[in-house]
Amino acid sequence: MTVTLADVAARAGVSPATVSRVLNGNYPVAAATRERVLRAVDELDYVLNGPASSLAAATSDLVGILVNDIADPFFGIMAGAAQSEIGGGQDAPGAAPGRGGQKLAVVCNTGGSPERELTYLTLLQRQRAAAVILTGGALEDPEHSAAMAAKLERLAAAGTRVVLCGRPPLPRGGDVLAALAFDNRGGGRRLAEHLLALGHRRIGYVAGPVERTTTRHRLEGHREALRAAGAAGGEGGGGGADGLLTLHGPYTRRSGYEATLELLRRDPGLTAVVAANDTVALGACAAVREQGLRIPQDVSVAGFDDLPFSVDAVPALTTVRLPLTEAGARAGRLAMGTEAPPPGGIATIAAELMARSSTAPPRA
Amino acid sequence: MTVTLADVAARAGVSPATVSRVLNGNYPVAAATRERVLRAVDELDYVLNGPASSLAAATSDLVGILVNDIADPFFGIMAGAAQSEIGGGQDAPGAAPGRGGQKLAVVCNTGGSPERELTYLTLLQRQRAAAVILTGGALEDPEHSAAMAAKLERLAAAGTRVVLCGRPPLPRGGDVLAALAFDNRGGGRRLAEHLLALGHRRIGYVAGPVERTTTRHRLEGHREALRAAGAAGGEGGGGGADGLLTLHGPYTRRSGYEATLELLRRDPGLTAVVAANDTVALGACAAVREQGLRIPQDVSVAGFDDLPFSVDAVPALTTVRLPLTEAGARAGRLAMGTEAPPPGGIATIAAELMARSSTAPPRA
DNA sequence: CTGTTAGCGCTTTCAT
DNA sequence: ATGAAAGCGCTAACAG
Repeated sequence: MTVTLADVAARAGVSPATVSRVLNGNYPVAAATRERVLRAVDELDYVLNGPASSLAAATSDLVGILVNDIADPFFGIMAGAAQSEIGGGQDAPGAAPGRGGQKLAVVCNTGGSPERELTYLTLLQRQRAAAVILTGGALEDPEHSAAMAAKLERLAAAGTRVVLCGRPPLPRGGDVLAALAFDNRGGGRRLAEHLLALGHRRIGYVAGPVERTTTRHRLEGHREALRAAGAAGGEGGGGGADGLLTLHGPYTRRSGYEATLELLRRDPGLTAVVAANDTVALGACAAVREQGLRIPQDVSVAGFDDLPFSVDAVPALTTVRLPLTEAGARAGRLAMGTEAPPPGGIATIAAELMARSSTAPPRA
Repeated sequence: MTVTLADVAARAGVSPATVSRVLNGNYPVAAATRERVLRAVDELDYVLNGPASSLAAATSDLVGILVNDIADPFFGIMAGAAQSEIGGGQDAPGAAPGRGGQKLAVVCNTGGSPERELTYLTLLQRQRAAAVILTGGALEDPEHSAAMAAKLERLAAAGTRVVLCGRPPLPRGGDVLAALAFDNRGGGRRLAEHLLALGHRRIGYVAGPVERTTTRHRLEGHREALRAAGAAGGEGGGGGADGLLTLHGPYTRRSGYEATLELLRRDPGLTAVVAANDTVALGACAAVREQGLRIPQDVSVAGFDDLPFSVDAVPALTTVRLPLTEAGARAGRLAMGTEAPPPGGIATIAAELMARSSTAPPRA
């Protein structure tokens, strides 16, 4: 029913092996023969059987990119950048029709679910993926971390390149090729310092989901700065009143909105609100405004990530810029083996404060 | 080196066939035996060989979701929704470890490149994908359309379910299971009518990339309304002065910014700017403001899609809401075969005008 | 440069 | 309910 390699071989009057060779372009074949084979392929509308091919070769050209939330540009930008390095797109001229020498990147949306993360890893393992890129913050559950480390270990052992992008190295390693970690802590610190320098002392914090590395690191940086300045909120999650200034929630606009309303209710004297990321910050802005307060005159608001829309917010959002495109591209290159891993396998990527107009000195 | 089915069988003291059966859970197996097999699988850390399995079974549980731009939430939202319907995530309790009965959704980023679109389709075809979902506007190049239709035809013939989501039916059909098309034309028309009703007569239009169905349909709706009202810009792209009020560009913030600047330069009397989508609209807003003009008092601005951030823009963006989540979910169900295709295979999805504060009557 | 020959690891009748 | 055996379509030595 479906056309196979053998059919093409018959039609071209050569052996299956030869057809395979021209398709893979990794072996010398006479120009005339190749010509004939290619024509036969065309005439028969032949399509390589991926599973058969991968089975025989014991490899595949699939690269998986795991993201926590595909609807969030934070991940989309990294994934897109990685993918450009992996599946260039237009086959190089003269490339064999079988493969372009390139790999095929597919993105897998875990939705933040640990089960799904593992499920996708298993799928990729089954497919003998050439590489796997894990993006964004990791869950801090010890059990899950262990499962992940074990899985990655096995993946790596099977020859799959594993790279982390915007995610800190695993506690137990897991045999990862490279980890490109964002300096979330430093970014959080610098942002808080910026606010402190402006004169803020009562700063609300709408954190991300608990048990996420990203959440924790940003918050730690924030508290470090506050503590150093002796401002409210620096004492950590203990039992102090400080906990009242920090609320956790998902990385959504809505979370920012609701948490900010609550923060303002708890402490009407708040002069600034820092959000887990830009999306959350947008919600925070909406809440602040809805309370009849002006930004930044009455309340300063800041985000994190510097997503494209942040500069267009009104007022333009103060935030911390993460070089998502660069990081994604680099992860892609690492996955392709076209870039050497950083020394020690770990690179920290700087986070830059973008002071814009949503933050200003507090009202006197 | 790597653990195979046979190893598991040996360890469990059964035949490979039996192991396969418990893994696939599609065949009666004694509870005790299954138990033993499962334990062996666990102890050996066995992972099914995907290629081998797909080869033997001549099917795979892969579902591909093609998107034009993964960094754009427009696609992310649809893809995410589709994927939830496809790869539920947590396996149903009691499900066999081999497969959850569920399929695995992977998203493929074409970046708007026709070659890549075809490349991914070929990949999916090779993998014997269970289904393919194509999202967003299609390229209108006749040659590419033909190639696509042919490819989809073949995919469908091979048993792959093909569904279009937010994309109009192909000119030549291509044997698609179902097409969920957004009413872009109607949305464009209603948006223009809204502006006309407010009293606007000179309306600039920052369109999307040429040769995209989405671009064309939205623009056609817009012009229909203008023509009916005898306003400038309704005459179509001909040679008239109207063309001056329409500029094409990519779906980016920057395009909106630059095109709006140009539009304002060409016709300082413009009282409204309609953008191809919300992202472009954000850029347009920035440009308007930079010219020292107020929104909406001096110039009204409108977008399209109603992405989550639009309601938080300042002023809140008037736009046309597309039910991306619902459409994506429905596409996912169609791909899974858990929902019946619409009559005729085509469903038009309504686009709703969201009149907010970025549009108002023009200054007198 | 090209053909021959074995499998790759799994699924699936067909028996039992 | 389980086992035996015959491939699925391709690649990779190994000859020639």
